[in-house]
Amino acid sequence: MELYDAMVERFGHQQWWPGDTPLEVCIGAILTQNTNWRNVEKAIANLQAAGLLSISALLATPHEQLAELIRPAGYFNVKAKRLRNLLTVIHRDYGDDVEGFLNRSVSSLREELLGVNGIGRETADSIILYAAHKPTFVVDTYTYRILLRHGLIHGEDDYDAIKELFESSLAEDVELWNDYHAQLVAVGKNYCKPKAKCDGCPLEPFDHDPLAGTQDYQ
DNA sequence: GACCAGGCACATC
DNA sequence: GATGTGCATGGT
Repeated sequence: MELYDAMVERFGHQQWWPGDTPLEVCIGAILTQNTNWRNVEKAIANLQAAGLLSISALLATPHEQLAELIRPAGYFNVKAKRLRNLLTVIHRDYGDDVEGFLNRSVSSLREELLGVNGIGRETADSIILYAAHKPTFVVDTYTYRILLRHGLIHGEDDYDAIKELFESSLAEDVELWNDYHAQLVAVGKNYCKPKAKCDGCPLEPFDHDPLAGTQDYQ
């Protein structure tokens, strides 16, 4: 996949995730579910300003107050619950020590994250790759849409199939996988909208179909 | 005003 | 197992 080289040439190395601490990455991973990152930044800034960027502080905050603070990120009631679900699991065994929670095998961490109500495959993989800095490939709607438009997958390929495609094709390299996903998001944000032409896309057209990718993967 | 944004759980057939 | 729906703000 020389896709990667074309993307790096266009966008430069991305240096993801845009979050200062592992806890912020975990919070951002939940808040950005189906949501523009700009809105997530506002919500995290609210938490920061309220002095709540620690697990025990967040857990001590009533639902209504937490929901109000993260309101800009949308879905604020469900996301307040989802944050609490994750933080409760971490706190139960590790207190405020997020890094302690993250420091284990990918399979163990992924299994526990997926057991949290409100954390699905993309959110779990984002936390593993960008907060724990461990090798797992993150797939999202941009990844799916880009690959579909370029004829590299077909409609029946689901999350795990796409994840496996990358993980089996690339050297196992946390920094590479980190930047690769970030590059795909950059392409998606700038050139791969659901119902728009892809003018200026840095990727070769392959079997380019600008109408593909309007439906989500399963 | 329509469309879109770095998903996920749950109900129903 | 496949499909549909609720959740919600804010930028373009």
